[in-house]
Amino acid sequence: MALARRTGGVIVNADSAQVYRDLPIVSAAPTAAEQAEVEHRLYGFRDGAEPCSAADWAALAKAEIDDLQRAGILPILVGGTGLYIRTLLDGIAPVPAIDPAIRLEVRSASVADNRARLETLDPAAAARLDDADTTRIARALEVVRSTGQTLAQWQQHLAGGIGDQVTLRPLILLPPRDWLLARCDRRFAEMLDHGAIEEVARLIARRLNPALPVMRAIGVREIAEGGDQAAMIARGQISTRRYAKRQTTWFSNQPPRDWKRFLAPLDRPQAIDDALALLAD
RNA sequence: AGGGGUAUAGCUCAGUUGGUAGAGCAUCGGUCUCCAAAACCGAGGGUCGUGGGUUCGAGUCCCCCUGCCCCUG
Repeated sequence: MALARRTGGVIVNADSAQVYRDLPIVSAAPTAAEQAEVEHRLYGFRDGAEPCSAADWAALAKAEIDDLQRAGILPILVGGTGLYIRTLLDGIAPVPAIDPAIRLEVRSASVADNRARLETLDPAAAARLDDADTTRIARALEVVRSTGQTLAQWQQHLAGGIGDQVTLRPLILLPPRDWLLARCDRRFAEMLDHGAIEEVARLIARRLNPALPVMRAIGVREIAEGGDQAAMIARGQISTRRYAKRQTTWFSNQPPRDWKRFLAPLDRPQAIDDALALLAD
């Protein structure tokens, strides 16, 4: 926000949960007031019934970035979905859309069955993946079945990345764990005061497929399981903390070494200047 | 006050007829090529409430004390 204010830039969302319009509160999307102050794009634009993939998001983000740059405006990507950002910058294997019938069949089968099937269709992937890795086994299987080529074959070429066409000023925020976790705890508790329970109730009432990404956003299950508020908060806080840890791991190790890391707490007035100084180097 | 029960990892609990302790969750570390706020992998951690006793050997049997729970008054 502060950065956008200083530069006249526009914020572009890079968070996989904040794309859904069903979850403004639970996904901690920017508030109406914040969005009124600085222009935000790609927030809350997608219906929860329609899953957004990394490639979907990357294509949309690319269009927004083009648009802004043509207008001479600085796009500021903000968000914690590492895979989305990687897809945007490095591109991704151009696997065609999966046959919906095959996708549905694969997604509703058990991991064990999918794995057995993968063993014959793509033994290399079956050997590489962990037996219990539902997500990747399903992905590998739907790709071979739908396209006739294995995922590894597709992945020999990446397409669509814009990393070499833009001047990137990356800044990874890695504040101290204690500070971060205390903030996560507070944030989840506050969500309930801001209507998270009602928001989740509305989503549940839609009776969407529980496997959909919206349904798996942190806070949905934790609140839908019921009990008193203390129980919801306790569950939500644990999930949020676990997520924060995974993000720390990703952003500590996955991005290129030369991306700048900002390690201090972010709530001090000095923080924005320190961050800008880091970016200016 | 009397009777009964219980006390094992941060939490909830397993521990067969006594052979120096396990699980789930949490925590910590890691993986990550289109549902990624997902999915998965690994590691550390306990003087078994305290003090005695029996025994070659006790989380496991006996006694005292302490804490907690239930019942009776």
